[in-house]
Amino acid sequence: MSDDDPFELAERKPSLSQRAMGVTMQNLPYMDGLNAPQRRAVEHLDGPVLMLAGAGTGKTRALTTRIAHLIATGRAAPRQILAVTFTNKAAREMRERIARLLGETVEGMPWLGTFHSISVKILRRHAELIGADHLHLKPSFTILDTDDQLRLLRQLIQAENIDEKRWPARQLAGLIDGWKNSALTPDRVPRADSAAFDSRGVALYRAYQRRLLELNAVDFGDLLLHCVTLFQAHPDILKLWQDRFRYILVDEYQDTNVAQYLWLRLLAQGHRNICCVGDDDQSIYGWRGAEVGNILRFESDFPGAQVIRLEQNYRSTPQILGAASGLIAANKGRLGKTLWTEAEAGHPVRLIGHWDSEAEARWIGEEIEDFHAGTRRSIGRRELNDIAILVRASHQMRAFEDRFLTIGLPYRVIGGPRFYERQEIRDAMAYFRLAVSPTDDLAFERIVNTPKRGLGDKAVQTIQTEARQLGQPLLIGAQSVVANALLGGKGAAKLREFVDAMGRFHADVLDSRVNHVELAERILDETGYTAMWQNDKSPEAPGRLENLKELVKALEEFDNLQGFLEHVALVMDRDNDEAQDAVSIMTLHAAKGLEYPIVFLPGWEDGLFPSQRSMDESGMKGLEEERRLAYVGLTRAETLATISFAGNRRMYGQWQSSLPSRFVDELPEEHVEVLTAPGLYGQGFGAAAMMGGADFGAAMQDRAATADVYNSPGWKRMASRGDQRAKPRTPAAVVIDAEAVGFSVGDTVTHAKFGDGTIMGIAEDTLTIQFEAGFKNVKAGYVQPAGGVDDVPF
DNA sequence: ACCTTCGGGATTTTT
DNA sequence: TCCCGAAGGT
Repeated sequence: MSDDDPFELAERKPSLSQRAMGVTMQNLPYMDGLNAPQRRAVEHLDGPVLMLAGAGTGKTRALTTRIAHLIATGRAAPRQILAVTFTNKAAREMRERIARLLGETVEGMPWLGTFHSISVKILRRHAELIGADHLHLKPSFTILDTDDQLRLLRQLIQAENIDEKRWPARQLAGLIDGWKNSALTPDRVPRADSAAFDSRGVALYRAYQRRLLELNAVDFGDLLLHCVTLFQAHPDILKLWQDRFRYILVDEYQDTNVAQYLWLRLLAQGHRNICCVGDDDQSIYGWRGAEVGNILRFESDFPGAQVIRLEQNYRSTPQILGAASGLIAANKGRLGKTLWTEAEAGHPVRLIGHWDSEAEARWIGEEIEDFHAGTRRSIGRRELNDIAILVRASHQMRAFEDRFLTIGLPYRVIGGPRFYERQEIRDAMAYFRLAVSPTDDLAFERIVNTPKRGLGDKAVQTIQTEARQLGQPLLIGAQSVVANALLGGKGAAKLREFVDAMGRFHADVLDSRVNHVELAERILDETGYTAMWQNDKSPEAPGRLENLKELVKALEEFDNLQGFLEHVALVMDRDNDEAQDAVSIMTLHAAKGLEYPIVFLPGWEDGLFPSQRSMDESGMKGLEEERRLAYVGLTRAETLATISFAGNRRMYGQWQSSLPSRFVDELPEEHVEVLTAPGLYGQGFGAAAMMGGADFGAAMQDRAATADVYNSPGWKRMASRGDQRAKPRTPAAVVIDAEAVGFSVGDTVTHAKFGDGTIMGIAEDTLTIQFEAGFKNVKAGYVQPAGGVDDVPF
C-alpha cells in the first residue's frame, strides 16, 4: 500500500532514527531561542489552539517548530499531520524549515500543502463518489484554470441566448466562485440569490456543474466544495480521514472562507487537535470570500480552545509599529493585540505629498538612488533588494516602471501575470493535455486552430456536431469528420494532419520508452506551434519562445507529462529570482508575508486607498479591510516606511485630482515625520486632508514660489537637485474636454453656495474652480456663467 | 477565415 | 489610456 493511503492507518511509533537521535523532552535543540508564548504554542499539543500572531512575531517559526516537535517526540508520524497553507510558497517554506529543524532524517510530509493541493489528493481517491446518476467524476479529472472556466461559461451563456454584453461571463464566474467559496451547491443556493444574473444564475450554475462533470473536470472552487460535500455525504469516508489526521495545523486562518472552514471543521472533529494561526488584523481577502468571522469565532467553534498571542515583533522599529498600531486601532471588533519590540526607536514613518503621480514616482526614484548610493548617513547604503514599493492597485505600477526605465533603476514586479497564465504556456499546456487525455475537449477547442489551420467557427461547429452525434469527445469527432470528408477546403487536410499527430502523441505518451521531455518538444514543433512564434514579428515573440523553452525544461523534473500537468495546474508559480539587485514593486496584497528594510507606500489618496469600490460595495466592512491593508503595508517595513500621496493622478487617461487618504489622518502624529512644506501641514494632518486635491495642487504652486518651502528636508533635497517641480505646472486636466461642458478655463462662473469663481481646470464634467472660499471641484451642472443669474440648476 | 476598427469597461487575485 | 471582445469588411 502506498505511503499515504488513507486505508492504511497503522500507527507508528517514533522511528528508530528518532530514538537514535536521542530526542527527548529535555533535549530539544529546535526549541532554542523561542520566546515564552512561542514555546507554549509549540508545546501545547492537544486540543484546539488559536495562535494569534501579529505581523513579524515569528509565527512561521512557531508553526514549523510545533510540527518538528510533534514528529521528534513521536506524537505523530509525518503522514498523520495535516498542515495547510494558502500558497505553495508558504508550503514550500514550511517544508524547508521543518527539514532544517529536524535534520535530513525526516521523511517528507505528504499532507503539508495548500487547501487545494490536499483536496486534489483526497478527491482523486474518491472521485467516483462525486456527481449523480450515471455522471460522476473519474480519478483522472482535470483542473480548469480561470481561462477555461470563462470559456465554458461563455458557451453556456450563449447557449441560453443571453445577451453577453449585459450579462458578462466574468460576472457569472464571480457569482459561482462566491457560491463555491460559501460551500453552496446549486441546490443550496439561498432563495435571496435567485435573482442573481438575470434570475438565471442558479440555473447556469447547475448547467455549469453538469458540463464540468461531462468534461471530467473541476475548477478551483470545486476542489474544496467537492471535498466538503463528499465528507458530508459519506461519514465513513470522513471517518477515515479524521482518523488519519491526528494533528491539524492551519496557516493564515484569517483568510479561510466558509468552504475551507467547513473542510477544516469536518476533519478536525476526529482528534480535535487543531492549531490555527492567524492575525485578524491582516485579513485582506474578504472580497474573495474570506471570513474574518472564522478567526473571531474560533473559541466558540472549538470550546476549550487555548488562545496564545504572539506579540513580540522581531521585524520593525517601535516607530513603525506605533504608526501601524495607531492606524489599525480605528477598526472595530478586533481580537486585539499589542505588538512590542526591543528594537531601537528608529526613524518615524515619513509622510510626503506630491503634485501628481509622476512627481511621486520621480521623488521615490531619487530617494531610492540615494539609499542605494549610501548618501543618507542615517540609513546607510542599501541594496535595491532591500527596497520595496507597495501599491494598492496594479495600475499604479506604471508610473514607477516608466520612471525607473528612464533613470535606469533596476526593478522587478512581483505578482503580475503568473508564468502559467501566459498565453503561450496555456497553449502548450493544452497540447500536452490533449496528448495525455484525448477526451479533453477544452484543450482541443483551445488549440485546434492555433496555429491557424483554416479551421474557423464553422469547422469547429461541424466537429462539435459530429462529436455530439457519436457521443464522443471532440478529437474523435474530428477524426470522424476527416474520415467522412465532412469538411472541404484547406482546413480538411490541416485537420487530418492535426488529428493524426495528436493520435501519435497520445500513443507516445503511453509508451514508456518515449522520453517525455523530447516528446513535449516534438509536440510543439510538429504541430507548428513553435514555428508560429518564430514567424511572429511582434516584440514579445522572442520572450514567448523563451518561456516555452523554460516550460520544456521544467518537464525534466517530472517522470511524465501527467505528473507535470498536475503540478502546473496547482503548484507552478513564478520564481522571483533574487539574483539581480532590483527594487521590488508589488501590490499590497502580494506583499503579505514579506518584509523589506525600506518600504514606500505611494498613492494614499481617498478613492484609491481606501479604494472607492471597496467602500461602495462593502461599506464599513470594506473600509476596515482597506485599513488592514494599510496595516499590512506598514508592517512590511523593517527600518523605514514612507507614505506618500499625490494631488493629481492620471486614471484611465484622465487627470483626476484627489484628497489625501483618510488613513493619513489616522496615523498617530508622534510616529510621523512630515516631509512636505511646513505651510501645508503646519496644522497637523487634518489640515492636509481638508484641502481638496486642487487646493493642494494650487497650494503647492504657491509654496514653490516662497522660500520657506525649501526649509523642509524633502523639499530642500529636491530643490538642490533642480527638480522639475520648481517650474509651476498646470494640471493636465485643463486640456481635457475643455469644450465638452460648455466652459473653458478662465471663465467666470457662479455657484449657488460658493458665489463667483474662476475655472482653473476641467476634467470631464468636473470643474476645478477658484472661489473666494478656496478651490473646489464642482460638477459642471452646478454652476453657470457669471452674469446671467436667472435659474439655478437645482 | 482572418484582419481591422470600434466601443465599453477598468481593484485587490494565494489556488 | 489601454485592453478585450464584437462587428463588419475583404
